[in-house]
Amino acid sequence: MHKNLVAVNSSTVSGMGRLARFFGFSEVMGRLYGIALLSPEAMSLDDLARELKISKGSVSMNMRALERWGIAKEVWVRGERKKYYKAESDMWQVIRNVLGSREQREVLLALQVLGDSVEKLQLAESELSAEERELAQYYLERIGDLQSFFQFAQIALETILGSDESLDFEAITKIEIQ
Amino acid sequence: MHKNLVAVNSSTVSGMGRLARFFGFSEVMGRLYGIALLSPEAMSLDDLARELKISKGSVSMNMRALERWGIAKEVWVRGERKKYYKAESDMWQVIRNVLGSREQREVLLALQVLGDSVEKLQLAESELSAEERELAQYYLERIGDLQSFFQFAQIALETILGSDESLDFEAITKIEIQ
DNA sequence: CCCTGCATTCAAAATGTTCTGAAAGCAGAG
DNA sequence: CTCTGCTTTCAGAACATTTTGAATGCAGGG
Repeated sequence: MHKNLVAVNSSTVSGMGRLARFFGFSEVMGRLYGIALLSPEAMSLDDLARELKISKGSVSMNMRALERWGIAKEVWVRGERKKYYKAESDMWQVIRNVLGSREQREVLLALQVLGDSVEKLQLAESELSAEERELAQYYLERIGDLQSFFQFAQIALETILGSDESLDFEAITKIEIQ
Repeated sequence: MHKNLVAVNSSTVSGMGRLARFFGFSEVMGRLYGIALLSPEAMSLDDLARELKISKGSVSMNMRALERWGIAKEVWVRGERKKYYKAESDMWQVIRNVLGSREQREVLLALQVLGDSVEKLQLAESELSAEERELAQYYLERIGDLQSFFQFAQIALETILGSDESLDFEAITKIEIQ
């Protein structure tokens, strides 16, 4: 194959590996996604293992993970017993899947914990010494800042996830914070 | 100290550890930040090591990392030879430091690499067989999607980082994508 | 119902990361 | 200049994660 095609393929696969790490997935997951993304045909586990030169066991586990995240999909090829996968090529869908199920849970949990902390501090107030009361006040201020931040994150996530249409990335020119 | 104060402190410190992991830092960095954040007084390396029950060597390295990221600051205490640190408590500043120096670099690099790929594919076009040309076309479509996504990320980062005033998280109620 | 060819699992090995503590470095006081 | 008390460094230990490949599971064809 032409060297430029090979070069582009390889740098895209590395790039997807990097992106995966960045989002807290394993590098292999990203590379598998990259391989599948650049393949017009669905790929079998053996194909993927051969391309990346890793064991089939690893491919199996990682592709199932990608499938659970909605980042790759199984494809039935008639007359074949092998499993075939293709990459979800709609980036918007991928982002939605990741942000929606993981990041949002994380943010909501944080808000929950912070709320509990505020409550604990308020409940305790009457039982505190003067010195402790001052510290509690300090805690409340710091925690208030954290709450504001997570609330902002929550609004940002809702904005992105809430637009139930597939966002047309190409058309976006401006984001306004109000 | 009152058990609720202790509980709140401990869950905040854990939470900061979790948040740090989430952003790709080490858990210890996050916990150190948490400890410092909840301390009205600046803390020495020994104080921090004692609180977290980790070695002073580790505290030293991690605090320096936090300092490089602008997430903790050294404080000079007159008449003391020890180093004292306080947490940067302005969340907005912390976010800016992290997003601005790391994430933005990452996004710009990705856009650069993708641009190079497009160029390589275009340059090669005349040398390709019919079959290769079809594949190159496929690559261009996939890469175009990736470019749109990273451009969106770039705009989002610019929006957040561009507002050179300290964003007032509490006042934010709405984000618009246009 | 068995056989075949695949996918899946998982224990052990390989690899990568983080932590520790002893040694070295360094700055200020005297 | 030296002594002191702190910080920093870094090699090795401890720990965590990832990968492999052999064993097992499973489904569909015959």
